[in-house]
Amino acid sequence: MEKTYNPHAIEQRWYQTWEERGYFAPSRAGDANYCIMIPPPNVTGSLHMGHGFNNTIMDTLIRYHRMKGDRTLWQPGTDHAGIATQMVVERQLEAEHRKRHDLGREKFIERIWEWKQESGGNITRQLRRLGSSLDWQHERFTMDEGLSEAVKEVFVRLYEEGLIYRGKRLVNWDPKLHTAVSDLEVLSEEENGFMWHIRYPLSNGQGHLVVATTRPETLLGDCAVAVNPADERYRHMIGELLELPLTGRRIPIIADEEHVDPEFGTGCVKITPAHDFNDYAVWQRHRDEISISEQAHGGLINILTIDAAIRNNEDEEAHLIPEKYIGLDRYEARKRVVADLETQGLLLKVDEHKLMVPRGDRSGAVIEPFLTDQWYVKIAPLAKPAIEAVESGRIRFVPDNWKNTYFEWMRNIQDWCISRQIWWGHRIPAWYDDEGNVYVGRDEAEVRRTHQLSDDYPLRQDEDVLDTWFSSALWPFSTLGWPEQTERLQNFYPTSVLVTGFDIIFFWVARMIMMGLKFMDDVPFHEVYVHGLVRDSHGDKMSKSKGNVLDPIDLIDGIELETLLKKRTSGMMQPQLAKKIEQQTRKEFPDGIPSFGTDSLRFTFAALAATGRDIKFDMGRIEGYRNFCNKLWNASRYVMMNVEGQDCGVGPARTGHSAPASELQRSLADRWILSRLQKAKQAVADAIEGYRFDHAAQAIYEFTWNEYCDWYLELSKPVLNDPNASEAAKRGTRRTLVRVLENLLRLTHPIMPFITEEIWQRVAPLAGVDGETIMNRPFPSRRESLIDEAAEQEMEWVMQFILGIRKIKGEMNIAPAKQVPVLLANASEADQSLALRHRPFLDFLARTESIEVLPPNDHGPESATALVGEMKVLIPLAGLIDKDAEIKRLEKEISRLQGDAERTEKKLGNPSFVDKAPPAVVQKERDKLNENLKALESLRAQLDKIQSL
RNA sequence: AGGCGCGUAGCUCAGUUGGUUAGAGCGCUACCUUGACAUGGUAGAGGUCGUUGGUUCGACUCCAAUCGCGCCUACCA
Repeated sequence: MEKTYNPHAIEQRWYQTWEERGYFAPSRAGDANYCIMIPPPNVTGSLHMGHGFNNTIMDTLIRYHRMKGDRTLWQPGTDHAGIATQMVVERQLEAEHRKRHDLGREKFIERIWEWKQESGGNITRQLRRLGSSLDWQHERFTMDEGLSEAVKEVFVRLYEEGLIYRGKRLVNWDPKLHTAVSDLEVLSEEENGFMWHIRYPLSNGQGHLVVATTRPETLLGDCAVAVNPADERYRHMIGELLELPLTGRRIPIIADEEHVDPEFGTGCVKITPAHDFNDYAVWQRHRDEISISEQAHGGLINILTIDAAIRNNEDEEAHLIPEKYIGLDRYEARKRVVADLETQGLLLKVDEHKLMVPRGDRSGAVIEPFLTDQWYVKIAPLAKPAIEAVESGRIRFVPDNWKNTYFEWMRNIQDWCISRQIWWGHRIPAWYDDEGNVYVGRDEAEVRRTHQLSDDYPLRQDEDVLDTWFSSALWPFSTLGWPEQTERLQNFYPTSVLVTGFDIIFFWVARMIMMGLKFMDDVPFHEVYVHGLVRDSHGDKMSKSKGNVLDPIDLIDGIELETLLKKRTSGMMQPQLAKKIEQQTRKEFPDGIPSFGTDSLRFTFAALAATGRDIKFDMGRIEGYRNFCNKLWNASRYVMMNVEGQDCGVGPARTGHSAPASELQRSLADRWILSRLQKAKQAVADAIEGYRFDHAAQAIYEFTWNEYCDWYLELSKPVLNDPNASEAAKRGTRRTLVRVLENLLRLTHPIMPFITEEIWQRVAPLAGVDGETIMNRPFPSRRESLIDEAAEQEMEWVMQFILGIRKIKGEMNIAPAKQVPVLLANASEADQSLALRHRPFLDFLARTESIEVLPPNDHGPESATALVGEMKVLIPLAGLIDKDAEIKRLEKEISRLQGDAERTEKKLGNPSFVDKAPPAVVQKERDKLNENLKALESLRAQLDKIQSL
């Protein structure tokens, strides 16, 4: 084996082997089914830290269950990501100074497919680099044939049940992308703006009302002004008419209790029903009052084009919008409207005002409420069973509190607008004839058949496509073959767990639950593990514009500073930030990023995966875990060196041979490490089952480093190197060395697949273990027969002995290698026999020159002291040790013990503690005090002795 | 406005039904090229657990209030 762990040499090779040999496919046998659906990444996307984290967790679960013998499927696939992907290709066209309309629908879609072919493999290649053991044979894509069938099937069935309908409603309109978007795709942020106070004169010339608005240009579409019926100031005006400024129109004053807050602004609200959701609701409530005034369209006046410019109303009978504003962009129109109001003396004042501005999550454009025809899913009937599924515990959130977020949303859910005015996606399976009739069916032929329309009867398909999340919502069953009743569907639906970030609980999780219950009559998964966001080391969200994005592949492979700089500063939306990003990057990564390998990265993700918490990605951590890999690597190297070609009391694989007990002798250390291993196995399994990957990682780390390496490997040396040690003892130690390592590798494999496979291939034969790959070997389980409390206790004695001497050496500046003579005072029979039995361990790890037992009541010469239980371990001062230093050391130790003893005494002196605390707790305190007092007595005597010199 | 979460060593984080001297890694200090590993070893310094009250024999842990930070949902025109 190489001296230093080198991830690159092993990772690619093993992944290829695993995949080629078909290890990722579900096995035929298995008592239980275990299945996870990958949250499908954007087919043209690239891997980010969130994917890295998410997939590490899933792969750990999958590998763990596969090793446990479950029939395990991790379903791979990608999402067509309608708007996101279309935008990328539109940007490419833009570079050629073309628009999608220049190409036409068909050509444009072809172009997107081309782009998908070109970049589509990227994300899946990167998932492979992470070691993800996905069943690639069955990879799916949301727009592949089967999934498209599923989408149509669902649409048609929902339509037939009346759960999908078409209607003219106010939607969130993205004027840049020219499409409706759902509520979830709108992000509101507080921005600085103004509040304009505008005077609306009464038609009877008897005064005016003042309305306050943040959007004066929408005045052009006002149909009323609303006041609160309880507001004394305006009550007498209700029903009167107002002169709507700039338009020559008259609008009524209406009363609306629900919407108008008399305390806010002037207490008068202009109502613009076609451009504001609340106003639309007001309009619906007061339609009659509003249309009494003979307003065109009943007052529902759309003033904007799809680009959010002021619309031409030439097609209308009345010229509702004055000529001068027509064609102006909404913000230009705002300026003009404000200026004109000012000229006419109708603008009273302008206040600065903070307001929430809604923007499209993809385009960043300010969203307009806009009146259009759209398709909707009637959601309430679907939401009800989905709420119940979580209430009843059929679906469990981890951590539990996310269910509150889920309920909150599900109980206030609005109908889902599923049509999008874009081209990339599943075309809505609806056809129209020239009379405006709508026919819904799986395809045109079916529509003609069921509605008995002749082949030449003109029909055209709806131009719109479905929201991307519509197909994602079907993912847990569409990928398994639905609507066909396939074997995979039977085996793996419902799936076991969904692993995802909280950001898509509404977008995706809730919708999968609704669709799963509706079409499969069962939940899509039993558990939802919700993890946090991966942030940078300062806790900031990673984003291109901040220039703080880390690419998981760069952490795996490493990257030169210059390349990293180029990557972070090229193709930016705001090039002026490049300089700052360059500075930050140079400061944080002066030498670029070293290569850490996949296993280190995965272990880091696991170690940081505390539940319900975002993770700040700290380079120190990944470095530490890279070192851990190196530690494991070198420990294995040591084992190989000592075991290869030697007799380990292990027969060749499958022969079942192992040396008879008489030829095999286990040392204390052997029995101890085997016992500790059993506990580690339990801890790791419990942690993974409970989604505590941080605990799993920690248990592995501590066992490997602090027990196996720090103690056990060291303790194996005196046995293996002692020419006087029996062959049986050596055999026992070799066997333990290699067997524990082999177990440890399997224990670690779910988190770190590559390094464990690489080492296992060499170690397994020596451990007498058969198998082609570690992937399919059983996950280690606790063996009660190997738990040895006596050995653990005895080992504790040995460790205390060694630590005591090391401590004296460390604090006294005695070279660790310096061999010192040791005297034992107050040593019991047991102490003496332990010291004798484990002399080789003590000599080797504490570098003791000699160990001599003093007769009772002999306190020995002036010495430095360590306590092991009641026994005093003495290192004589003579020449070695500074008297004053030892006095100081003792005083420190005494004062610590004394403080402790006082605290305990006080506790025990408190009658209510003794009365009320459980007896076991009281006894524990008593024992502690006893021990303390004995130790104190012993140390004080020692101190007196040295002081009196 | 409502909901959720966080505040523990210089930094990143554990601390599972209240009972430890509050832990780990990184960083820091001193010493050590010992034959698995300097991506290492040994020893050590460092915390009034945001603040204030309360419950309790006992609070990092439970309750209340408060300060600071973050997120989500809905918004006042």
